Amino acid sequence: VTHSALMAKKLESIGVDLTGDERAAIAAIPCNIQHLKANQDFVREGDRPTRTCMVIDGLACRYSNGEGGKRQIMSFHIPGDIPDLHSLFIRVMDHSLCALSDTTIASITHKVMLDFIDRHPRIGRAFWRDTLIDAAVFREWMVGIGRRSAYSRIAHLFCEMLLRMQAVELADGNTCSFAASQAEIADALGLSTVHVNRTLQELRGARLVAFEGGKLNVLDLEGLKAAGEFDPTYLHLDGYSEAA
Amino acid sequence: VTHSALMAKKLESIGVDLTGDERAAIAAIPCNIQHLKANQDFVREGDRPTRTCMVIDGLACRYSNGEGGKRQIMSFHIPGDIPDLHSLFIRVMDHSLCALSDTTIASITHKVMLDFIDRHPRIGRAFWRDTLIDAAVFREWMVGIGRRSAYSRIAHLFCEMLLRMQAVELADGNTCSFAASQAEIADALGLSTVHVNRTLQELRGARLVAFEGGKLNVLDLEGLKAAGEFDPTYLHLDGYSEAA
DNA sequence: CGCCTATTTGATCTGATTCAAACAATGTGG
DNA sequence: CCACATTGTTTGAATCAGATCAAATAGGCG
Repeated sequence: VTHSALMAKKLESIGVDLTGDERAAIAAIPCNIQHLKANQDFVREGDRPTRTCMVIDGLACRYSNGEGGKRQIMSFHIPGDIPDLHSLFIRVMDHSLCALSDTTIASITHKVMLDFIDRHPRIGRAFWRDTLIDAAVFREWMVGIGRRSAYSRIAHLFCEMLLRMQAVELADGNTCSFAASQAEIADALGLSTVHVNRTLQELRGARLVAFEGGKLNVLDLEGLKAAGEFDPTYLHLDGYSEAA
Repeated sequence: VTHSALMAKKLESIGVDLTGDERAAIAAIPCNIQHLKANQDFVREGDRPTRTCMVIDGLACRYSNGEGGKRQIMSFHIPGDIPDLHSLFIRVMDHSLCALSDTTIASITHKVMLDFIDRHPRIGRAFWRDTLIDAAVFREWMVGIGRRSAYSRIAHLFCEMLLRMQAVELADGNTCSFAASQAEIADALGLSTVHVNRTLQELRGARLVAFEGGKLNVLDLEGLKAAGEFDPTYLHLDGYSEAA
């Protein structure tokens, strides 16, 4: 998959359909490809990026370091995601971005992006929509961390990752790649590694998921959704037509 | 304060400076004023709003109801905030908005907003920036709920509310209105009412804040910031100039 | 006054953390 | 091809921050 086909697929996955012209315009965006090793930061808290990145392959995360060595992962990013799109209008990064496995990213200069948005306002709005969906995901994670049990939180995360991977056609049925370690899941859900481990065993015991070797295999999606109180509305994967 | 002056002030508070023309254009936006009683929802989960609202006076919040009667408040909204700006591009609300005290809001139709954004792309970008800052606040709350102690979380929230109120010139020194009950603070921070009450007593005991009768009075801002591990960067209140 | 809502206190319980150590898997250099 | 370092997973035991349950107190207001 080329980076432009991926971007088109991503935009379609959030309900934007593109004209042939728009597709061609996306294909013409100049970008740099970069290969990252696992655990490599590609944007750091405090940076003032001049480029914006799309994940092409692999898995990335957004995190911030609280005092006392406590890391909070705020989102996972799969191919098609543009995790620092916001840097177009928020100059200073208030968090870092890191590759969790070996990952490929494509970066586009802000100047190119801003020009592109000016010339293609419909796609500009789609990008805006994309950042708004990111925000919806943050809110959902807040609810999870604030109000759900560990069991529920992990189930919810697995549902989210599977659905997002399916939306960009990177899942194979109910199986998809999810190369996060238990420690990383713990950092994402506000739990300790030990507790994630034990809770994962419960989920396995309940025959809801298999999660091993960076592969997520959802054995019982309905059961997992129920366990995670998962309602996919917040992902806003369905189409939208602009208000008249 | 008129609604248009408030919107201008809000945009300036996030580092956008407006030309006279832009100011006039804002003043010409037609809107409806609505008075809400305490505890009145003005947008509900599942709605597909055709208008977007700005808080003029009072205090509102964004919340969602988890299973088992657990409410999670995801943000508080003070005058100048436009809590459902995202509904322009995300049709279905995945949460509700509610007035916490008697509150006045101004609403603008989506059509008017979209036309306005088309005609004033610079302000359109400022609105985009505003939604991005909201997202930054969600992320910060995630860190708080996931990784900080109750003591820290409450201190952090108080710092945030004071700084935001100061930014729109609604604070009187280190004192401002914050008409949330202890139960509402609990719902916002993922704590129980009982624990918020006890922790509040600790903060009082440490002579950091007085919080009573809907008034927040920060006695020792530096101490409170330290207690809350508060770094205001995420509010992005400083100016930004567009990338070249 | 009597009603309703918010705050406060006390006592008990528990989900999750922490500390510590074993175990498994993978990779690296000699 | 093995010794060993490294990173991730698993188990056990002790502890704690914060939840829960229950009830008292304090305001505000029609």
